[in-house]
Amino acid sequence: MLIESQPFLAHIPPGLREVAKCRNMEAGETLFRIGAPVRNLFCVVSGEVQLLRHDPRGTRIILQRSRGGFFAEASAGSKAYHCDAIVNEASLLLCFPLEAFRVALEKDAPFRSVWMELLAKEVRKLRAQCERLSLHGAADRVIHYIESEGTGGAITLSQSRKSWASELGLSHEALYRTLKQLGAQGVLHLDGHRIFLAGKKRESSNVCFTPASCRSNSDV
Amino acid sequence: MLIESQPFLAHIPPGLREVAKCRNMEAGETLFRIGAPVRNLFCVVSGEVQLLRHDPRGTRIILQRSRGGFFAEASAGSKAYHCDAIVNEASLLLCFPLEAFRVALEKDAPFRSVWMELLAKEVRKLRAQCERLSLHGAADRVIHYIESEGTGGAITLSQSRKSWASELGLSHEALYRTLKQLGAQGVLHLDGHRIFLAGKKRESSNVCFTPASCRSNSDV
DNA sequence: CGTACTTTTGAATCGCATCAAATCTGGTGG
DNA sequence: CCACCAGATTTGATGCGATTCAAAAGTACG
Repeated sequence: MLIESQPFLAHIPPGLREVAKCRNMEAGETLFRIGAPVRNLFCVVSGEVQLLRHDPRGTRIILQRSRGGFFAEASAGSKAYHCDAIVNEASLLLCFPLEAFRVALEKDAPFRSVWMELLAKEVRKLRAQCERLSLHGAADRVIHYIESEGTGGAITLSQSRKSWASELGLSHEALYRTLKQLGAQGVLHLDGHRIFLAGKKRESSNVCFTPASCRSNSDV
Repeated sequence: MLIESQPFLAHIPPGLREVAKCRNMEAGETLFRIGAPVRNLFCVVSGEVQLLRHDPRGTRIILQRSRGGFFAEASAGSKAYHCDAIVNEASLLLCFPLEAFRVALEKDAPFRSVWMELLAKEVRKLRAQCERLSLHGAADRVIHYIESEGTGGAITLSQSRKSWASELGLSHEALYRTLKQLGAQGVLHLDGHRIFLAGKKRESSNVCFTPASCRSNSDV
């Protein structure tokens, strides 16, 4: 069950799995605080954890909201945490002792390569999300999302539209209106949780359309 | 000179360094196209490279703008590229043969650990940037930036304000006005490229202020 | 000295957030 | 099975804030 939600967990070697702990936490609980020594790597199985700091006026500066997957991976290299971790809603967490995790990465080459792959994928995904959030139009963000997260111009949403809106950095009202409008314009077709970009059949269809500057550089 | 711009490069083992190639490319040139086999890992030393796809109407979907550092790391795991790479302004690139890079990661433990650290740091940074871009107010983004990228509520900008604005997902006019306003309100102090958040002296000053729920969970 | 770029300020416009409220949905318990 | 509730979905009206267009002043560099 855990493994379904996080395919990566299937690759965790037995030695590490044995020392991993499961923790149920309630909303509002603190996982760690700034300055605390780093002794574990955490993975959110369900629920939400927030990494945050506080600005001078007490406002929360959210560094990361994690709803599934590892968080604060970068802390693995530091002695102490540079932010607080607060459980935002009742959550199930996996805790891996840092040293055991390090050893597993060191000794177990396949595990290591899966981990590096995971990090690299995460980087790719986050970069695309940053570019998307830099777009000012709601429609632009929706189309960007389908193009970058979907396949061949289509996507199946695995979440409610409301939380999709939040991921897009939009109010849910704005998203509903934008989808309706794009549907009416024929730019995209809505079919429940499945969304198609109109006029897009195959991923590679317009590779050849691209402008000039297509010298013999395509492969280096 | 290269190493100054990318401290990571200092850790590249000799064997890999020898097979790395340097490439100067002009604006508009194509580095690779969708579907091309992945044979190199690239690092931008100067200039800008964009990873992009095209939506049905020919609009560019920018997946990543890279101005320094590695890009398309995630492609290292795939056979073929899933996007185009276009040089957006005259750039200097480093090209590492993929196989040699893999071997270096496999054989050279210190190099490997530096590389994983680099990926993890990148993830942290990108997650913070996503949270920042999700904020709707210009002032919120500025403060978030100083809190997350700076140290103890202060930061020294290493770029023009105009490009900072772009990183914040704002028009430069909006940034100028916001800075002026925050300065007038006394929220922050401007001193050339150095910016201070008012009333913030030490990083850890308000760790103890935080609410309840601070049970003995701080360390797990 | 001139050119290119950044910085700065102004004015007008537009899109999205926000507030409000109605409908629809799935799930719970009587 | 139905009443009921929490949450998601949908539509409307309003206001604010950021974008945009425009233009001037400052700055770095050859």
